[in-house]
Amino acid sequence: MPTPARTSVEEIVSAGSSILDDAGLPGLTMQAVAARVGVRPPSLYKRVRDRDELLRLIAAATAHELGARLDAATTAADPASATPEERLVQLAHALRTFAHAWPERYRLLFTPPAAAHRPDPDAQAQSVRALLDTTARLVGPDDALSAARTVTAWATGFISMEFAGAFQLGGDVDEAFSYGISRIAAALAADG
Amino acid sequence: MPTPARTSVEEIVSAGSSILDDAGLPGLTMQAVAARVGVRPPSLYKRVRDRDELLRLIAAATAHELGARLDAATTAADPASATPEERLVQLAHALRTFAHAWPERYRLLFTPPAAAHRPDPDAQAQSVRALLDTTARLVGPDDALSAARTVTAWATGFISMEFAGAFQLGGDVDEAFSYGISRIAAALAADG
DNA sequence: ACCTGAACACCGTTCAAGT
DNA sequence: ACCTGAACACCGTTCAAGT
Repeated sequence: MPTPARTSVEEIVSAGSSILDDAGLPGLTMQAVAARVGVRPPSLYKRVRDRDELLRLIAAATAHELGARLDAATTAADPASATPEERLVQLAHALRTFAHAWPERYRLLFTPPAAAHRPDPDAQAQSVRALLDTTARLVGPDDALSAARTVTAWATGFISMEFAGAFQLGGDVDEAFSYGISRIAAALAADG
Repeated sequence: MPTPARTSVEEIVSAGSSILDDAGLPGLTMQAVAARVGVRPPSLYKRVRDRDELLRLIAAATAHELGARLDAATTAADPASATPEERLVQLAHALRTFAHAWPERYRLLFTPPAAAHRPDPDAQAQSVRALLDTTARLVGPDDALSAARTVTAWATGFISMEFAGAFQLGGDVDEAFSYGISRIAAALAADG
């Protein structure tokens, strides 16, 4: 006689994401997730293989969510008049805004604690599609990938330095970010 | 009647670094460290407050070691004839070489799992002094800090993308790194 | 003064037993 | 079919007792 399901993978991933936001990675325990969805810890193992898979699912969901926000950032407000260079700047700021709003989810996606926590390539690709579209218009299809990689490397490096507290020597961090992305966008545009 | 000390902070940090290299952060347990130095786990707490402090001490030692290597990279091989721009490229490659040789220690230093694991500013500064010297010659003292931050952001972002397996879409990664640092160095030089 | 066994409060995970 | 209590093998950390 089957007992009815009392939770789902979606609910578990959602609960895990919230706990990650609130308590960080050390606070994201299977027991905390189980308590949140109203079930005993062993029951979670009917839906996810282990904690690592849960982290991967949260990272994939984060990639999906971030992709949607980056899409919105490029299509919002006067899409026709924005140059590819302007869009690139908008994307970088949208990425940083996302990182500041959900730092723990962002870190899980861009600096996963171990290789086992990386989401599958499809989910990863979702989050950079808008960026690739923009760099393709800026430098052409052949250099679009390396241009996107340069921008991503700089932006994620900058944000991880922020999170690591590396900017204690002073200076306006917002201004430094705007300065940096403008320089890089201009350098890429000059080449395209 | 005092019993003789059977270990030291230095030995504990050294053992912890080796274990980190071999087994990663999850393998760096107080029990593993205790076994390595030939003592029972509770004895470690006479030398370090807790595991977080041990991580901080390992990060500080890593910063010191990296600083020495970056110094060596700039002073080696024809120091008189190297331009600041060339030195900047050498520094970036030396950083990446270090990261590839000791990925776990590098990650602990540049993408610490939590704020509590960040070493003190003095240790941090040690690792970027050679870079600041070089950017000061390249763009002048006023812009040296923001130039150094731009380079560090790009380089650490690039390397963390490597470690996260973000370069699966193909292309020569070594070439991409060389291309990127050359472009950035040239862009900074054009401004100085 | 340092070291240790024992203990405590946690973890992730498995599994037989319930419904 | 799903859920659960009990259990196991780990953790970090504390502390009283030894020398």
